[in-house]
Amino acid sequence: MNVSLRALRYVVATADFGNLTEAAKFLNVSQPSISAAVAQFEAECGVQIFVRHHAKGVTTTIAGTRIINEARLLLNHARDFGQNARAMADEVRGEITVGCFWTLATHFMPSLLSDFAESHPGISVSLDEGDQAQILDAIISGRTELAFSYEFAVPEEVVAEPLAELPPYVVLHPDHPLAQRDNVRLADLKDEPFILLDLPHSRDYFLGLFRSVGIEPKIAFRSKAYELTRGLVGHGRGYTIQNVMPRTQTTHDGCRVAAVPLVERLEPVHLVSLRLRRQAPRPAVEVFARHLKESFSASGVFAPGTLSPRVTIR
Amino acid sequence: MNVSLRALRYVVATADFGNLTEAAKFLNVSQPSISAAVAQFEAECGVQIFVRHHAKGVTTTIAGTRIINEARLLLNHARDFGQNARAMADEVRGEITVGCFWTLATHFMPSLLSDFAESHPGISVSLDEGDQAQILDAIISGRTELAFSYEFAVPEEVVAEPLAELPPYVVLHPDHPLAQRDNVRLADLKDEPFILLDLPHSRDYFLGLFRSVGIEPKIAFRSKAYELTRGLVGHGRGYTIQNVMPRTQTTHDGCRVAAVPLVERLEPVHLVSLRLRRQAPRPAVEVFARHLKESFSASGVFAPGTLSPRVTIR
DNA sequence: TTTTTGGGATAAAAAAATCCGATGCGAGTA
DNA sequence: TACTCGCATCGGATTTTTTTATCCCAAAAA
Repeated sequence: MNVSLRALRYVVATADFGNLTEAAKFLNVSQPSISAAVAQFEAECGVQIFVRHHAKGVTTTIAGTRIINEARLLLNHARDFGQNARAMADEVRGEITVGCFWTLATHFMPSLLSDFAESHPGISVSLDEGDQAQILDAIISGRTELAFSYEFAVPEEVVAEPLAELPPYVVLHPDHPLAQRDNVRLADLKDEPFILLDLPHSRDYFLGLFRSVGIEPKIAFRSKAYELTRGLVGHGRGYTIQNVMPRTQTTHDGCRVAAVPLVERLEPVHLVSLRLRRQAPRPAVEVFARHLKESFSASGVFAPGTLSPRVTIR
Repeated sequence: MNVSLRALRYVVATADFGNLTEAAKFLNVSQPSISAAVAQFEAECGVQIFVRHHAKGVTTTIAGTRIINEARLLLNHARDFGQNARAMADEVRGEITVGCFWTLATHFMPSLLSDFAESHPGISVSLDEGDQAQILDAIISGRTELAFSYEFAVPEEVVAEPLAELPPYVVLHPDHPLAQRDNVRLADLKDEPFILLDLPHSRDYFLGLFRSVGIEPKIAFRSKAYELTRGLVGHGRGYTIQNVMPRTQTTHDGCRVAAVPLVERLEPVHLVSLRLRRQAPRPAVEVFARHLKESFSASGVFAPGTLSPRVTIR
């Protein structure tokens, strides 16, 4: 049987008014429409719903009463469904701006944003890259509602939700003897020239690693540009340490580098999502936050383990 | 928003197959039908349900997945509703309400209902006792689908199917001289005090009996309560006339009465089943109607002859 | 590259479902 | 007897849905 909600609406209205003509008036259709729909419905389900009284409207039969009560439930269900679906539109539609740490952006955002755009076509995301200070400032001022960054210098009014932990790797010229090994220890690098990514927090982090094993690195270069440090390594000017590893060994200027794990269990960096503590996120923001979290969960594109260097040239 | 179950079915099938073309094949419609329905549904609820992949079918968006799950529930609800409505048509299980005249109920219904409950455990019967006007009103309005009553004042739109004919009996105090006789004639009662059951139609019937033999009864009491008239007889306040005879000589307050046949062949009352002319009865109702008819047939519990008084005290 | 192919979108015509106004009809009502 | 109320029915208009044929684009294949 092919239930039609239209017919059901007509039948229920008729029962409510006890009279096709009034039901028709109420529903803004003609009386014959109701008559036909009711008759067809009765024929389809094989049960007489109404007793017709000449010049005195209709009354429902016993079976009719039961059917009508159930029909009411179904119509309510349908109404709720419609409202729900509609409400969902508001939730999954909107524009959001998310802050993102420079180096993380290039590595994670392409697939992150691409997947999100596909599963949430109603939400447009614009990215606001910057350093930690800019990111936090944007969060606090409300310019961005969510950010993806490191757990550095997070003030009290911002909450950091952990997403992933990235241990440090040594990045070497592929021809360097140590690049052939399965792993190295920091002590092995003691006399090698170190190329430092000299950004506010990264500086402290990297030097802290050496300090934790009692070694003083020989800093040969300092640079504020992530990709530049790799370029210097590619040209054999020394080694560097990185936590976020590009999925390629080729540097921007065409040289190659190799990444080797460290033997020591050194402090990893923490990737987090940031948002203002005292602010209920808009639904669209909430949705993106969930997407972020899922991407770094066991079933996501950036599941733990997939973040290590894929290939180490030997 | 005007949800259409048709569109919902298309959308859900599409999600199931991940591919409009197969969904169309499955639903025996053309692929453009699905395409159009899906597009319209998305437009109506303002949410994109599917992501179209070129040459690789479609996948559901996050919002789409949620909507589709709810749509499944709604479709199931609709299916159940349809099956239910349909089942009601050819159902020998169900609930029926039968109307019944007050005095007939106490006399016939106990065994009638008891037998029926035994032979048709799937059908639950609820009784709606009342006077003739109430019974007919319930039938006409559809509140009851069948009634058991007298053939009084039956309007054109109601059909009365004869079940039994009950001749009148004289009910006397057991010590009354006439109570010893095998039968009496109305003329014998001319000067006795008559106790009249004063209900709308019974009044006319009883007085009509006297009129038909040219006698004017001496009305000593009038009462609307059947059992009260017997009580008065039991207390020696006069005689009354009854067609439906309890299977006991003891009245509610402990006195005894005797019933004696009448010599004259007077108009009997007609027990009938009543139902609306222009209504196809549900199977369950049909079954009860048949049970009623059989109970009053030659092989039934209330076969003709068994309705006479069993014992007359002499 | 170029070609093929799979599968959704679109357009126009056809079919079906609905709708409406007019009208019929039966039973109450004046 | 005439009139009104209210459901049923009919023919034609209108709107929805379906279909057929075709287009179009990206992925796969050559």
